[in-house]
Amino acid sequence: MASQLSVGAIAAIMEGDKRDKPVFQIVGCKKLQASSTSKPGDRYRLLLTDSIHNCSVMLATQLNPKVTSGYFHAKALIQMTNYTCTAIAPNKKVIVILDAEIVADAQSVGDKVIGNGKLYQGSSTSNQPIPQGTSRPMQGNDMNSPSSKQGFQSNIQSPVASSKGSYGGNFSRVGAGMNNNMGSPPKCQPIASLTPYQNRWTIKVRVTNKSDIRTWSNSRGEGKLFSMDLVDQSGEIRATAFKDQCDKFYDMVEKGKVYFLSKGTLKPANKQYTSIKNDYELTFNSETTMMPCEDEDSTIPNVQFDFRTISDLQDINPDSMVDIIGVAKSAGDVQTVTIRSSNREVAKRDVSVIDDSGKVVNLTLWGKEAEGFDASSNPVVAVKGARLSSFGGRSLSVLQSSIFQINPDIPRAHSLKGWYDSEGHQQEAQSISENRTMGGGGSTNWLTFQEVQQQNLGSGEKPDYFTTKATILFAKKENCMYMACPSEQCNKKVIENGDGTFRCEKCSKDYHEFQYRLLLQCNVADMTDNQWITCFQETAEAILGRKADMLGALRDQDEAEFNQIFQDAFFSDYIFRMRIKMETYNDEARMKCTCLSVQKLDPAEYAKKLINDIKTLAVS
DNA sequence: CCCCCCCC
Repeated sequence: MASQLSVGAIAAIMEGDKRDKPVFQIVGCKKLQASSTSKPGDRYRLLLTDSIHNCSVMLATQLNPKVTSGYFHAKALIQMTNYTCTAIAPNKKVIVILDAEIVADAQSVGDKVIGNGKLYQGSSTSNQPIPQGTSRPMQGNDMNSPSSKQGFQSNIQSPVASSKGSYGGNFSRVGAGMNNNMGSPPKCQPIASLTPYQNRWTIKVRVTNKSDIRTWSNSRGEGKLFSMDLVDQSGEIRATAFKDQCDKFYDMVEKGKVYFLSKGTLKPANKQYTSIKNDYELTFNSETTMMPCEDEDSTIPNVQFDFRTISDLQDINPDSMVDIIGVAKSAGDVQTVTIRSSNREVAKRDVSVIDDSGKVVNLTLWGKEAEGFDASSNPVVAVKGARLSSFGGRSLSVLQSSIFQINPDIPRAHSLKGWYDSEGHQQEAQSISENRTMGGGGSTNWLTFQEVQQQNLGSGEKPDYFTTKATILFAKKENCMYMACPSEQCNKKVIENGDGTFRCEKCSKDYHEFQYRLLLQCNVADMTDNQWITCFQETAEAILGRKADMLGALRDQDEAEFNQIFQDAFFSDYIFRMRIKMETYNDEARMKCTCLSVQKLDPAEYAKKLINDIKTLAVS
């Protein structure tokens, strides 16, 4: 078996000799950089031996599953079917494995490391000192570091790398290509090899996503930016161009095109905002150059997905970014929602997506993507960088930064479509996004008022939502309605001009009529506590059992009857959907609890829910 | 240097 080894190939490759599909033995594996808690950023290095030399090589991220699955295992023989060897600094080269397979497992080589290879530290003929600013050589003992999460054990003593060794021998100058005027094609290195510790580099990348220009203004200043996702065979990276660079590069950057990109600032990526698999992000600076690649290089891949199954989503932390693919089983109508913070209106559509894990998840589309989406042909939808939320259990939202594709031409899409057409469509599938039955609206998060307090709901940046069963104790008659603008959707309070007309400041208009709107303060109680809540028009009408205009007329004409309506409303049970948020009025902070929907208690339905709760308790 | 991504 050992005869399969490509003896001497490590030195040969590092010295510029292209070897076809060389076979090495895996000595160990190391997971790089425990910088992030999020799963996607992992990157691995393998320590390989050809029995003469050992060498640490990087793995392209698409091969991560071959590490985590245990397919790449210590002592096994690995054949590199596709790889690059690139100079990343004058005296340093790195091999990146783009594809490889195991040709003999550990057992078949006696579970022993073959030979007694020494760490490859560069050409023996070269004896140059380590240049300044070069990152340190990869050392064999990295492979055996206790931080390795893979549990690979090497039974050879790793050579103790001496910093006096010499590195590399046969290198080309990298990064100069963009700036010389000789017209020679730039020498490129893989995205995967970029680090903050070198600044002269060129990468050849495809732009797979490009944002609009966005402006910002905050306490740290203001400006504008656009960002883009870049990929090559070795991996991917997110890049952002601010201000001057934003203006300089925005127009030339085209989604789908290939570019030579040289120089820029690398900084640690904030995984919270991206599913791009790189520990770093690239910021353009004044030295950055970008040149379209004339020939459309088909060896540079397009969007790289790392799909999770819908079933997987149940075990992934909410608020993380995920790639997902599935069949659009059905879609709701387009809705228009008003963004509370900005009062903007935006279109929204919920899509039920299923995959062959047998689970369904709700995926929310926004804006144009919502308006234009048609689920009638059950298209495959793929999203890179969707946000997972805990709403209704688990649900997904497509962000501006996401890549949303309908019927992408990738193998997984075709197999899913085939699965759906042949069997998936008739499958009784279970949704991981809660069904909206009990309670009338997203009835997740059933809480008592005491629990709401104990959990400090409402004290965060964003409002919290909960559902509760409670009883109306009291509703204030005083100020329970106001004269509102008669125009559709305005609802703003009008001022009587005194001449029989009514002024709406929001519309800047005078009207001959107004409409009554309800704004009802209710005190409601469950078995743990009571709470003042605000009910607007529809919910107040439901509680009082009368329409607002009718109540307005009654108040003016028949006060006794008006009072009776309130009396009748007390001590009724409802299921309330609430929004709670700390708000400040005249420097006074108080918890504001708004009723979003209300449904008269159906005792039989509620009893079913309670029985279900008891069953759940009994199991856990 | 952004990082908002909405609704419930």
